[in-house]
Amino acid sequence: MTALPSIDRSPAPSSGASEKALRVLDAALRESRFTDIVQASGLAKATVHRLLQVLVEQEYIAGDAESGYRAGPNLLSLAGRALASVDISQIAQPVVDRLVAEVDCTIHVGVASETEMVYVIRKDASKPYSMRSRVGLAIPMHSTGMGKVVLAYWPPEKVAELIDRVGLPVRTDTTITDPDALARELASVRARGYALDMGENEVGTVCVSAPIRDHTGAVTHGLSISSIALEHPGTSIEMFAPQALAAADEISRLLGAPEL
Amino acid sequence: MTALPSIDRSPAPSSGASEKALRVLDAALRESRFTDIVQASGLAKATVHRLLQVLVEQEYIAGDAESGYRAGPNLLSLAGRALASVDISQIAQPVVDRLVAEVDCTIHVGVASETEMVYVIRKDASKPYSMRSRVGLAIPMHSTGMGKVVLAYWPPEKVAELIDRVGLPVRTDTTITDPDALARELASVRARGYALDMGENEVGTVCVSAPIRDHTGAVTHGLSISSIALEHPGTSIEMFAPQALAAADEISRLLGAPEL
DNA sequence: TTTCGTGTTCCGAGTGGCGGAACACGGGTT
DNA sequence: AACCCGTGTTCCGCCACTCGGAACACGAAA
Repeated sequence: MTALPSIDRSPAPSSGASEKALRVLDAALRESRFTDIVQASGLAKATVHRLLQVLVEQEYIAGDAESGYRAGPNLLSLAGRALASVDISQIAQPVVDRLVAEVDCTIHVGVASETEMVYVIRKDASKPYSMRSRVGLAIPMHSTGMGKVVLAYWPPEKVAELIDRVGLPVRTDTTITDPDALARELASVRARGYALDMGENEVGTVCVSAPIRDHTGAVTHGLSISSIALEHPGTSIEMFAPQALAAADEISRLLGAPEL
Repeated sequence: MTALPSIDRSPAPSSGASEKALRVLDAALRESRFTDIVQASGLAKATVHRLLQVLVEQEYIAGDAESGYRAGPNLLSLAGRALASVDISQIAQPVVDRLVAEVDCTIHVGVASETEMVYVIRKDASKPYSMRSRVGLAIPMHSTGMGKVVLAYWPPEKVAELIDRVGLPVRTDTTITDPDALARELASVRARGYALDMGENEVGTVCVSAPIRDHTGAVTHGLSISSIALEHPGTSIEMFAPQALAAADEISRLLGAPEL
């Protein structure tokens, strides 16, 4: 009859003032009304009240009960420094190291610039094929898995503008050179969640690529697992898609990407 | 003979675990080595050690003693939300966009904290000069146009208190360092309605700055139009004062400032 | 008037924070 | 080898601080 006597819905016991303070800080940025902050933090009302006073006093939180709470100057300053100090290659390196041990293929991580992708990490498998890539190398967006995965999350007009500026240069005989074909390809990338490159940039080289999101949720980076074509007949590079997605999501999380 | 019995070199007494945790969090983003964090925070070594463990455990700080500490996923996520939730930036952004198209200079919008200004918006002109500023950067009040425009609307005793606390540090050889001179300058800012900075904060950089009022009518933000000195001989940055005032008033209005 | 939902304050109990001090460890110097 | 010095880590007893239930204050709605 009676249901569970008391449901402890709070995520963690969280004894310790510092933890609670962080919890309140976090909650105060999600909600602005006092009662909602209490709710979101899962702490006692009086506790939240006291900690909130400290945070306001320290100017990490601004506002008051009647006008609502929001981020304060010191938090903004802190936030600016935190985000400015983010170094992808440092953060992603351990994830890439684990991934390369798992799939034994060459891994790349790249950042999107205006018109192309630039490699920021390259990690070879135990038996490196001679791939003509290196950190700092710029590659086209339309003819690589990593580029397509970024383009897939660009607004269509930005893609159109890119085509307008640099065109769709041919790299191999499978390179996509038609804007409409590219649009269809990008739609399927969005649908799958990852991109494939079946020798469109370099003959004999294939890859699966997954999107990396930054703290705003924007796809600014890509991760790819590369191999030479038809290494094992009957298998496809696509079988590594789950691993690529998992690694990319992990890096996104480390970068502070919202939700999953 | 007897020296001072105990020198409290720490900026504030700071009793309370939450305050200390914030102090450590802040320090950890400035320094990466454990000992430097201890130094920067002004707290006891053991205390920093324990709080740092909590922060790492909560994923607000990443890294460890040997590889150095840096911002962790949860802090980045928090930082992203904090900066994104600053309603002033959302509200002011379109106004700033229009303004930059109009005057083709770098525009800043900043918020006042107790002792300094913190940039919340930076928007470059089409030909960006390399300005050493970024969102989240804290700048002095007495040596910047944006700071002076805010100080001008502070009660004199608050200004005196500020001088008392942080002084009037020299930034360039035109920086105002005399309290009386500052008082005269602030009076003329009030009279004109805008402030000028003729290289008082950074040599070769000039700006006009106008006050932004929040919903209570208090001047809590400033907007500035910056340029490099003597870009066009015979012209002055002051000629942009009307535009700065118009844009600042527009933002004030959007924030719900009383009367115009 | 009563009720509800806010936000605020109080205060006793006891626990978790505090930080000096001692320890561990590694890389230099003699 | 013996020493030192600068790292980071752990220990532990005292007591200040946190904790949170409960009571309170206030305004708006019923």
